[in-house]
Amino acid sequence: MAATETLTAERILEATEEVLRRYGPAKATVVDVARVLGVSHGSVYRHFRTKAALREAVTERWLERTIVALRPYVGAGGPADERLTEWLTALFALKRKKAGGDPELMATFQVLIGENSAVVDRHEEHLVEQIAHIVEDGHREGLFAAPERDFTTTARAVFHATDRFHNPAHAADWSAPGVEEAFTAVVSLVQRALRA
Amino acid sequence: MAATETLTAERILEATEEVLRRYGPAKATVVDVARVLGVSHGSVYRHFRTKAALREAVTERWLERTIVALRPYVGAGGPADERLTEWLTALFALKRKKAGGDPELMATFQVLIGENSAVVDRHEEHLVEQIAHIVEDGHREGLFAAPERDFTTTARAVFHATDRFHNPAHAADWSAPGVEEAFTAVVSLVQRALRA
DNA sequence: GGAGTGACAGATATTGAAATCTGTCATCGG
DNA sequence: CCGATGACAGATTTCAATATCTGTCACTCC
Repeated sequence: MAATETLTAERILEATEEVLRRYGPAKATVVDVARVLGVSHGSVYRHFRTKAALREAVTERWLERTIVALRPYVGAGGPADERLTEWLTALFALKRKKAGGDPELMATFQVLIGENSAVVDRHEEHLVEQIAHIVEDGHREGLFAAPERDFTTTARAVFHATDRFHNPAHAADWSAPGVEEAFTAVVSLVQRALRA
Repeated sequence: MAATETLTAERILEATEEVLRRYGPAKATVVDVARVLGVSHGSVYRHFRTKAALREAVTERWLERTIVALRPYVGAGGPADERLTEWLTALFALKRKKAGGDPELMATFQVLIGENSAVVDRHEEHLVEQIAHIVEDGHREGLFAAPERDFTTTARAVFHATDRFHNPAHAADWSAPGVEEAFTAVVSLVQRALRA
């Protein structure tokens, strides 16, 4: 049996995700994680100093997946304005799918997010940088006007303006009728604001 | 003593606010409200069918105050683009002041908001109508371009784009360094989007 | 007659004792 | 040696008994 594999941080993170998925954020314990792995909970503490650190690492992994999923839209071909709309639409679709497909998992995720604001801040900076990259491309292509201050500030404004459509805090609104239209209207507003 | 005043819905609402302020949303009971008024809790039920209805009425009253406070910025003189910035700034300032001045009261308010989404939806429609009014003025004045669909849709997009700066769900972010700049950047984005 | 009452049943919240969990560390065994 | 263990102290959570609250209604008293 492969159960005698060495205990790695990676395997612990996978088990932790599994436990969080199964029991939710309130009931998931380090002892549960150890049980899933067939080791004592002391072993888990050899890789993660605290339960909080373990949860933080899971959160980071989780958020990283979004970054990776969106990366293609940054570097893809085609005009930057279209790429921006695609990027924003992809982000919304991703979040919406997660929220709609498994509301409990989304709730779990939201709790983790609330616990790890520093990680979330760094994650948001990554996303802002992706937007900034597209906006800068758009400026070079002559599609977007020069930013009022700098690309990152403009990108952050775009990120904030679309907050309602990617921030998990608003997940409950994403199944309301008319969200599609509301999203399109905001994206359209953003496009008009950037247009040269 | 004036304590023998007749029991009105108004007096009950005031007492309820007082109780919510003092005990918070989890511990505030109808019995507490009755005690403050010096009546039996049965009397309170004569004016409000349920505890939920009582809380809903408080929420409505609370939200109504924002509508009233912002009304001046809608009808004021001056160019519509400036009025829009002033309206958005006033809304942000109002919410921020409440959140910063008494975080516990804000938390209480947030719980009530969560319980009464229908009331909140109606409230948001009122705010959107105020924005729509200003945007329509701006179009008449030649400052804003014709809306892509209609004034209400554009207004709603403006409301959603600035969500992060008025939605109590984000209250925690309003004391972070750089919020002012972030707010200004989003308002500036919105202005650029509307400009003729 | 109609605003106000208070006893009541069922639902919800509080409390404190018992169970479980977190994080440490001396010790084990390969 | 060095990763893994499990007993342990203190912190946190669970659970069930107890208390309080919600909503109703027959009644009172002005």
